[in-house]
Amino acid sequence: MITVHLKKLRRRTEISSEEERAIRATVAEVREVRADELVVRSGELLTSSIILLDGWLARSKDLPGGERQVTELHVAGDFPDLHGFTLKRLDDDITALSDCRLAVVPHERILDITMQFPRLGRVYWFSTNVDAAIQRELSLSLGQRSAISRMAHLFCELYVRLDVVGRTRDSGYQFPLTQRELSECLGLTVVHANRTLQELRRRNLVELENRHLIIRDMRGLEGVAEFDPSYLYLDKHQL
Amino acid sequence: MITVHLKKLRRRTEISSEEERAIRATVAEVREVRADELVVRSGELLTSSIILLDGWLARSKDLPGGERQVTELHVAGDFPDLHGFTLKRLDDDITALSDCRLAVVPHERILDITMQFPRLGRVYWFSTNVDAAIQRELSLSLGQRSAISRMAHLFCELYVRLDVVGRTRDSGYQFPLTQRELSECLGLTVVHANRTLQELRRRNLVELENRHLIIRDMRGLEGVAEFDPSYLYLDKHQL
DNA sequence: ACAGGCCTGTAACCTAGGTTAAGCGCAATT
DNA sequence: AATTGCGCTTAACCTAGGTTACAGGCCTGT
Repeated sequence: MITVHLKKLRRRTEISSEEERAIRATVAEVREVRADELVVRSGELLTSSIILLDGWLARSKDLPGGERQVTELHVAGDFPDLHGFTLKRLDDDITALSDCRLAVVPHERILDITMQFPRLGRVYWFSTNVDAAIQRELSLSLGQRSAISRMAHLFCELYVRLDVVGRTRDSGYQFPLTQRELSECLGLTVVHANRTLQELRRRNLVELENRHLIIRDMRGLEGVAEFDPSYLYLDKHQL
Repeated sequence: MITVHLKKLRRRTEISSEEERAIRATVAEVREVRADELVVRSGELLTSSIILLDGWLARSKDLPGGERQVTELHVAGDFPDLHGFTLKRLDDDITALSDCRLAVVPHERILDITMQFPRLGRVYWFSTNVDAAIQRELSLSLGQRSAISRMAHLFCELYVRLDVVGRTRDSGYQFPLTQRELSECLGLTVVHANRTLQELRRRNLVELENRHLIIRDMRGLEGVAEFDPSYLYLDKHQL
């Protein structure tokens, strides 16, 4: 049930069966939230974090004027507010983009597990560092890539990340975001996000219909994106 | 000599004198590098990380076409490639923006210290998480703020971060970046960075001359930036 | 003393992406 | 069956920021 999370961890490092048991035991309960629900409000004190089992979450920051920037998308297997374990409160909001199932992990259990298995402490530290790397790549996108390259890059990244946890099918995946939400990931207006998506369709690179994305031409899309997945740290790590 | 680093840590959490001794003992040597030197190349395997004692470093990512985005600026006290301890290689380059003094900390000593003092492991985990928060705020800037607001925000952030380590003077600080480097932080062209800087000067918010920045009107600058320092996690943390 | 490079500053012009507005389809509600 | 609302799409128009080019000042090396 938390298997998808272990799958993600094991892509990057060994997890012994003893460690696996300990990780499974950190889950206190499983919660469900509905699309558009605010799951964690920035600033509030946290005493637990969540592992995303199913569905999509977005982390985002807002400006006083209401402009929103999504700082990271999260898919099954992710630990979206693990940084809350050390930070105690988040600087970004977490919102459900679809109906979701969440495993709730109290912070004291994270503390316990990292004391008992210091290596798991490093594994989770590593995990927040990979999230930071994803966010750096986003800064590169927002600062330097064109709209079309940014969107292509996002689609490529999500393909790889979903593939790690076995949630792709036929060069495609469920993509529950509205175009408004997509535009908030890319630092674009909805109108221009739409134009950009049309252009990717016109070039026969992707299809997006009924919340399902199909990548028609992976090579072509990666080319437009100048996509290089090394920032995702997919190789095996000694931790 | 590594005191500036302890000063930064102590702003956010208690460090006992025993912990302090252990931290000091992690430094293997002190290196100097010259302005413009590439200090860490992305992708290369790391066996040590560095604490910045003096000077400024930039982390940046380049696109194949040569466009560069600075992902974070680092000042005295920072541990710019601490994420390399778990990631083993960086996804961003580290370049010296000025002459710098660096304390070299071998990874095995970080491993030792975190095994002996698990709390210090969490302190350093926290530290990389604050860096990630700084990078999220950058994404918000790049995605949603105007050029002038972005630049004002950067100047505010650096003021606060330098103030933590006692490197401000009279509402100002040494600012060694050229306008090109500044533009690479902000996702702007040099020409527009110059225009934007002129506008901040014209509004009597800042002066920048001879690599020295003076904030003429802190309130005004924070207003333009919509600056809220909570993402810097400056309060005391139990870790 | 001079040449060559960088850095700062400006000006003229251009374009990627923003703004505003409107229409269409479809699902949920009444 | 009509209504409301949301998401998608397109069009016309606008502007923040990009591009190109050039000039002056200051270092550094010869």
